[in-house]
Amino acid sequence: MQKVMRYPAEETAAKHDRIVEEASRLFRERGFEDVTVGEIMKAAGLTHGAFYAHFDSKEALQAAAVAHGQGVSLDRAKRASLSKSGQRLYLNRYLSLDHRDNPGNGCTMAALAQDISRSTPEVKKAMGDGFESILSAMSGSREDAIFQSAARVGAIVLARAVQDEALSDEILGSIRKKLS
Amino acid sequence: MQKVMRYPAEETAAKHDRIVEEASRLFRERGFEDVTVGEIMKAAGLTHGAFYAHFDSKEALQAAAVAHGQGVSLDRAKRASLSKSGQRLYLNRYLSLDHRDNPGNGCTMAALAQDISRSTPEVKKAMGDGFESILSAMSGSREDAIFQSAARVGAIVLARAVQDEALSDEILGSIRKKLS
DNA sequence: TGTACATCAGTGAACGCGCGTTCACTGATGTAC
DNA sequence: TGTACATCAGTGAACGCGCGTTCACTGATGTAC
Repeated sequence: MQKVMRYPAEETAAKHDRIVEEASRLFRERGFEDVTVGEIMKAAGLTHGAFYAHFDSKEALQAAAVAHGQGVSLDRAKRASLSKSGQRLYLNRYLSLDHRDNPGNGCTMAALAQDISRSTPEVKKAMGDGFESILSAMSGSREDAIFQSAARVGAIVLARAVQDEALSDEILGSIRKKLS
Repeated sequence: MQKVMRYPAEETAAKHDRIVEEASRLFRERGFEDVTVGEIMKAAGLTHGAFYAHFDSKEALQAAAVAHGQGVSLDRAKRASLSKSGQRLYLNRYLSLDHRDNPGNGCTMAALAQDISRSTPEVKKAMGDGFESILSAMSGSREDAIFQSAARVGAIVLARAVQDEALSDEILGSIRKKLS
């Protein structure tokens, strides 16, 4: 049942990737529900009708977008784990105002964990598998890695949810100090 | 401009409270977007049309629901802070499977922080004000209280978002151990 | 090599549905005199 | 005290809109022979 590619296979694959990348970014910025299929396709340079040539449903795209986002995070975690200074830099970036204010380019777990927990088993699996890989890439004991992750994610999640900017900054600063 | 209450004031206030309580519970269970105004009113024993005699909009209810949820959390935090054993019990309850599996009766921040961060300034203010009160009620330094909060919230958020139950349990166990 | 046909990503109009919100109406209660 | 009127929480039908998804069609490409 080899699928015949009338359009060049590499271009189709590139479009597929672009859809996933744009979806991943937009979902992280505004959540699964506030981003429409049409908006994602437009960002990928296509019309909304073509979406279903690439994915079965919006939920299937959520799973692919989460897997992609976790892959990006894994790459960053791997690079960070190479040296002590890398770890320090990674932590400071994670807990930075820039990360807080730009979820579209940031950690998928910190941006979408609650959306994911209300989504399909497939989406939660993509999240969990990604988290497992990230834990493996982190230095120190597994328990330490889990604790570090929870504290970091919690910090960004809380810092983004409060209205008062001074409090938001204080949250990030406190966790930075405690985890350093 | 005294508002004349044709219906007994206490009953109207009681209905208002019931709407807020049901909204708070349903929102925590399934998020702001997946819960409808009609569903909330039905849970409160009314029809959906009457909603606008109580609130200007669904967003206004979100703010009231978050404020209510944070109030409940504050009461719990206050009671917990009275003794060392109270603190231990509170922490174990917070990081329990029961809390993970029943967000409707649990921490508003752990259930809705990401929804809140995408909502109106009023909703984020209700969240931030509640968090400030909770921090004041917690024992130890403010920095410690913030760190504890972030680690706890992050733990529940991650534990709810992964598909694998063993991993989910492990997350809760690790944070419990580290924070004890 | 040339020609008829098959395939399928992509287009854009349309469908169906559910939601937040509005609105005409009801009926219980309070006010005016 | 009695009666006409005003108020407003509540009801349930309806509105308007946006969304995910479907579908007939297009046109570029590959296949058969």
